[in-house]
Amino acid sequence: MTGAPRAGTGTNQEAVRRHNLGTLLRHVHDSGEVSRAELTGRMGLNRSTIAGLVTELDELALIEHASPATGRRSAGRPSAGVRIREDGPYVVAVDLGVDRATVARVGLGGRVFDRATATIPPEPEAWQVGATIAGLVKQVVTTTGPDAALLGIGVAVPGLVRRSDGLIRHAPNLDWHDVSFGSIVLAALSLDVPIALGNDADLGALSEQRRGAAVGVGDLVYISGNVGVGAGVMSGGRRLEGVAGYAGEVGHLYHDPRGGPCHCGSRGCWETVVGAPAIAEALRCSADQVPRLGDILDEMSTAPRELRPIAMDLGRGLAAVVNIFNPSIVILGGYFLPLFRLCRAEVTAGLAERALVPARDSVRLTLPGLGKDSVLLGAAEMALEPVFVDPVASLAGAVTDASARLAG
Amino acid sequence: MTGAPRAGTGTNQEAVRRHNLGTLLRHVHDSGEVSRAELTGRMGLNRSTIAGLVTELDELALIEHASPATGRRSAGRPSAGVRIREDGPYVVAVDLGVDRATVARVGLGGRVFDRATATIPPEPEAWQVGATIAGLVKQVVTTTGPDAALLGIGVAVPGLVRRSDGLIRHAPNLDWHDVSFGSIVLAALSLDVPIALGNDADLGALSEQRRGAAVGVGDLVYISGNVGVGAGVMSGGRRLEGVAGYAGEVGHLYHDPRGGPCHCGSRGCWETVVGAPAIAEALRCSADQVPRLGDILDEMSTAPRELRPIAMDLGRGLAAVVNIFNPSIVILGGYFLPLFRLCRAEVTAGLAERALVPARDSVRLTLPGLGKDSVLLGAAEMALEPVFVDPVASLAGAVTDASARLAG
DNA sequence: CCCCGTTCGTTGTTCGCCACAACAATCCTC
DNA sequence: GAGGATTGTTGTGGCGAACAACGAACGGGG
Repeated sequence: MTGAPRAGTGTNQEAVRRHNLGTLLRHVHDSGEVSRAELTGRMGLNRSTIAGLVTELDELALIEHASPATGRRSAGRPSAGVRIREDGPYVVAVDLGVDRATVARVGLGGRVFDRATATIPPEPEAWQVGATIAGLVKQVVTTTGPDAALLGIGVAVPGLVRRSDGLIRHAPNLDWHDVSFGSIVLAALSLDVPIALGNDADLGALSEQRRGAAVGVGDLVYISGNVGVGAGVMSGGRRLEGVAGYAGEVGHLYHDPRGGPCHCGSRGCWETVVGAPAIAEALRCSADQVPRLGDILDEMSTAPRELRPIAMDLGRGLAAVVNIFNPSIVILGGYFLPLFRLCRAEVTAGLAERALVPARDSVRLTLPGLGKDSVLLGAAEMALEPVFVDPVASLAGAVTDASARLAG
Repeated sequence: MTGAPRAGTGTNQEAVRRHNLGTLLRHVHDSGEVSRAELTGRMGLNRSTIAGLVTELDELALIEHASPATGRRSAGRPSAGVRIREDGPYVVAVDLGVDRATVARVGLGGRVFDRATATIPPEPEAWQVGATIAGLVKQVVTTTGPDAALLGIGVAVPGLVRRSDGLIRHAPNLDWHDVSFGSIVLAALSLDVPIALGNDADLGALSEQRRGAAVGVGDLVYISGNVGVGAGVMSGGRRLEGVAGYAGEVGHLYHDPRGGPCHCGSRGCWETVVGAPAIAEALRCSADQVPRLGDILDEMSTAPRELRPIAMDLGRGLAAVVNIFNPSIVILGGYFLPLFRLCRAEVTAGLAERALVPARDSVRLTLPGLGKDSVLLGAAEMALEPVFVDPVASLAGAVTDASARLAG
C-alpha cells in the first residue's frame, strides 16, 4: 500500500500533499479512532503538519474530532482523537456468490450500514444478475443521508477478473465468459460511478489484512474454498495480481493422480479433491445440496470420518501454497472455514507432511477474523482504495445524490 | 521499485529530494545514457527541477555530462545527455554456484569491470568458501581507481536466504544450515561494507527485469534449473519475498506420483523430475558428471529422444507457475536454458496441457537476455539498490579506499 | 491545594523544493 | 537565412513541511 503512483516517476509536491492526506485518512479508516499524537508518531511528520492535514480532511467533511480517549495513564495533555464522520462518504460492496448475491452499504471507516441479499438462479444471465444487484443497491442506499457521497462500487466475483478493465474473463460457477459486468450493473442503475471488480479470494485477503485476522501482516494468503479453490495473496503489504490480475489460481495445482477430471481440462487438480463437490460426495450429499454445504458443515460439531482424508489433502495442498508464497498467515475461507474448524489436526498434519521447514515455521493457519463477511468487506475496501490515494480527486468523482437518483 | 520508504509513513520533503535523486540515478543506471529531456518526460518533473537534480548528482561525482546524441531527426535544441561516470562507485557481485564461485566488480551503470572465478570443492566449509571469495574480491578490486567507492557487496546463494539479516537458512548443494555467510566474508576481508545476500533465482529475475529479457516488464518469473529448481518472482515491479524471504520455492511442488524421494522428505517433487540429477540420468551421465551437465547440454545441437519427456514435464510444471503468478514472461535459466533451446516444442506443449487459458495467453517463455550472467548481475543490482533509495546516505556508508585496504 | 514536569495543540516563521516564466542556445526545415 | 521548435538556464514565486515559542490540559508530589 501507499506505493509510488507509478514506478520511476518523480515526486511532485502536490503529490506529497495527496499522499499525506490519503495516508492520514487511511490510518483513521484502519484504526477507527486515532489520536493526533499517534498519527504524528505513525506518519513521522511534525505535529503542526498533522494539524494541517487534519484540518483539510475536516473541511472535506471526511473526519470529525473526538473527545480524548478516557482511561489514559501517561502524563501530559491528552491528545485529541480523530475519527471518520458517520455521515461521510460511503461505498457499495457486492459479494457475488455462487447461489446468492449480497450487497451492503459500507461507510468510510468500515462500518456496514445496510445490507440486502437475493438468491441467484443456477447459470444465470449476466443482465439478470445485474438487475437483481441493481435492486439490492437501491435498497441499501435508501437510508443514506442527503449529504453523503457514493464513492464507488466494489464487486467480488468468483472467477478470473482482468485487472485492467474489470472484465470477468471466466466465472465457472456462473458459466460466464468475458462479461463486462461492471458496465451491466452501472447500466441497470443508470448511474456513473467508479466501479471495481475483483476476485473473491483476493478481496478476502484484502479485508482480512485491513480489519480481520491479519491486521498489520504484510504477507498472507486467503484460501477460498468453494466449488473451486482460489487464493488471494498479499505480499509485502500489496496484492499479488500478476500481469492481468489472474494470479493466485492455486485450485489447479496438480495434486492427486487418482483425482478426477477437472473442468479446466486437466486431471488431478487440487480443487477436484478438496472442492465443494468432493466434500459433498464424501458426505454423501446429492449434487443439488452443494449450495447448502456450508450450512451442513456449520451444524456439525465433530468431524465425520469421511472428512478427514479431505482435510489431509487440504493441508497437503496448503503446503504448496506455503512453499511458494512464504506467508505468515494462511486464512481458510469459504467451506474451508468449517472444515478447518472440524479437522484442524488433519489439516496441520497434511501441511507438515509437505511444507519446507523454514516456511512452515513462519506460518500460522487461521480462520477469517471477519467470518463470512471477508469477501464482502474486501469489495468495500477495494472500492475505497482511491480515496486513500487521492481524497480530493476521489470526492470530486463521487455521486452526492445517489439515494435520490436511485429512488427516482 | 520506488515504493514508499515504509507503509503508512508520511512523506517528508527531504524524502522527496531523496526519492527524486535516487529515481533519476536509477533511470541513468537503467538506460546507460539518457537525455535530460527524456528524464523530464519519464519522471514528470519540470526541466529546471531535473537540472537541479542532475547538478547535485554531478557534484556527488556520480554522473557526467555527455554530448548530445548524434543522428537525431527532430527539430529544436538537442538535449544534453547524462551518463554514469566511469570512475564512479561500484559494487562487488558474487555468484556462489554449485561447483564454482564467480566474483565481479560492477560499476554503477551495470558495466562489469573485472571478474574472477574459482572452483569450490563439494560440500565445503563456509569459512573455506569465504576465504576463497575474499581472495577473488581482492583480485577484482585491484584495478579500481583511487577515487572510486565500494558501495557494497551482493551475494547470490543457491538456497534459502532469510531476508531480514541475510542468514543462509539452508543451501542443499553446499550442505549448509543457518550460515551467516555475510559476516564470514566480511571477516575474511576485514572490511565493513553493506553486504546483501539473496537467492540465486530471485536475483536472476531482478537482473533480467533491469537489463535482460524482461526490461520494463513488471511481472516475470525466472526459473533456475540446477540441482534444485527455484523461482525468482517479480510482481508489479517488486520482488516477491514472503515474510522471511523464502517465497518462490516451486521445486517442491507435487508433480509426479512416480517421482522418486526428494531430499525435502517428500516424494514426487517437481525437481526430482526435471532437476539436474534427472537430466543426467536421462542422458546416462554418471553422478560425478552433473557439474559438467551445462557444458554437455550446450554442445548438443539436437535433442536426444530421452530429453523430451523431461522437457514435457518442465512445461507441465511451468503451467503451475503460470497459473499461480500470471507473469508476462517466464525466463528459463540454469540448465533449463539449453533444455529449452533444444526442446522448445515439448516445453510449450507441456505448458499448454495444464495452464489455464487466460494466464497462458498472456505469458511468453524465453531465454535469459543476460545468458549465464543473470544471477551474478542480479547480485550486483541488489547491492546497488540502496544507492537508488538514498544516494547521499549510500555514498556516506561506502568505503573509498577499498583497493588500498584490501591490498594491504 | 499548589507547583512542576510532561505532553500536546496552535500559531507565526523559516526553509527546502518544485513549478513557472522569461530568455538564450541550438537544431531542423524551408 | 528566417522562422519554428525544443531545450538549458536563471530568477522568482508558491506550497508545504519543519521549527520554535507559547498556552492548554493532564499527572504526580509535597
